[in-house]
Amino acid sequence: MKNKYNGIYQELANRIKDGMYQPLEKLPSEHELVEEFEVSRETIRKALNLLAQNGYIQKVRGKGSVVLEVGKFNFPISGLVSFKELANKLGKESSTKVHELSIIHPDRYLMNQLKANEQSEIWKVVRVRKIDNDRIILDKDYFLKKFVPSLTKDICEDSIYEYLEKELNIKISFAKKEFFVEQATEEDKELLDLQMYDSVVVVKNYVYLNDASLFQYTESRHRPDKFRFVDFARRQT
Amino acid sequence: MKNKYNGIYQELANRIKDGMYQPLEKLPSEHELVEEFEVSRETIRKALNLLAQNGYIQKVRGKGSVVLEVGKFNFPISGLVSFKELANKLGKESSTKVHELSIIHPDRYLMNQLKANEQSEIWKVVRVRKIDNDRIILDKDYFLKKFVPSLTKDICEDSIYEYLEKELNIKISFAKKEFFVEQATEEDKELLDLQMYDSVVVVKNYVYLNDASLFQYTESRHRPDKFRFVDFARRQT
DNA sequence: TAGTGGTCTAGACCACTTA
DNA sequence: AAGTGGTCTAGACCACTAC
Repeated sequence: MKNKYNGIYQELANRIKDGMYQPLEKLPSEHELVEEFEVSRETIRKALNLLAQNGYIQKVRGKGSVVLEVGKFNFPISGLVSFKELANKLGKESSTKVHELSIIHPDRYLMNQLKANEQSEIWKVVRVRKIDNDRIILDKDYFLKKFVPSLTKDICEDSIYEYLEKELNIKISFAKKEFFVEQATEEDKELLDLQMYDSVVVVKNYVYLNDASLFQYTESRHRPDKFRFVDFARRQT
Repeated sequence: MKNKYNGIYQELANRIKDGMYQPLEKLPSEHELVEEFEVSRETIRKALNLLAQNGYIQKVRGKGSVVLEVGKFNFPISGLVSFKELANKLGKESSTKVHELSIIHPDRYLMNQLKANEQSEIWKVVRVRKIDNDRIILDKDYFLKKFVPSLTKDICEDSIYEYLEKELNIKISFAKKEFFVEQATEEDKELLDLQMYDSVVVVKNYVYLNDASLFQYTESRHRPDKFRFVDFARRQT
């Protein structure tokens, strides 16, 4: 752990997960934590703020930091979790089939979404995700080629994110997601096991790099009964 | 504005919204902001962190803080925005009809959701939200009565949140939301103008107070074509 | 009154980017 | 080398909660 406050955050989070600090009880006071970890109070406070942001504790002025129930706030699909991470977390049988992997030039819609121009080269990756033997999710990914020179079917079947982060050392920094429900298209019906459903949940995802440049646009189409999103929101002060 | 850093955050956010700082350009450096606002650097940094959290800027080490164009998108349904705030923001014709307002004792499902027992008294509020003359949203709210002694039809038709915050001075602090798609029930079909749709988007909302006690459980049922959720997620360091 | 968290300061050193 | 943001410190004062 590079940073002190990050290390302290991890340590305290583990203690909560391990039950050393029980839900509805209080954490040691900031002053006590200062003594235990031998750092300044602002450093402890950074760690506590991380815990609060991630739903581990609630700070109450004049009282202390109350531990929240953990399981409840450990969201299955919040933030920027990849399909692989998610499937692992849920312990589900899952697989990925690459349906298309090609380099295209953008049409007007894509130019707009990716802020590219007609000459831009773009990776198009279409993947079908199986969970428990049903084809549940249709993922269409578009990357700007200038960021990702090469891409193979094997990589796409594994985890593109792992490849980008570990091999290419591309740093993903933030994303904007948008959800809505849409009528299923012919393509959806063909590539997914939609059963009696005639609509899909569409998640549009815009992924940005560390320097704030738009890097990827993804459209993810889910069978409605298998879609679920959890959000933890803190009211602005 | 009570806090310095909050005031500075508001001021900088306004400058971005007003276009004084343009997207993809950089904010003044932290040092320059220290001089302008005559505060310490940590205070400036708190303001900048708020801007980053809310999608206004992206901080880049060694370079500066880049203004994002995403910031302008003031997400329609992110965080804890009430129906009234939302309708106002979108400038839509909207109204609320109270369908039921009563005090009940919880069944097993509600006892579980609200962590209440059989003796608890609970406000049940059922409201139908019209947008552009269609009944689009069915809201079922459950409050623990011990927190909200009195509640009238008028209040429910206006904004319950405004009443709670301004009149009762109840401080809402954080919430967990959960979304999924469900088959429409008979009640949905009766109370909403579902047209040809036979499913609804369900949003379950658990609202907590400052002291981390669960205060309200809400189930919000939307006609699928009128539902949309936007999320801004920052990757953990 | 004592203890808690919330804000704020004036420095310091570091890692990274740009020139 | 100069400028940027990232981390960290050792204090200070305040507002709120509990007793």
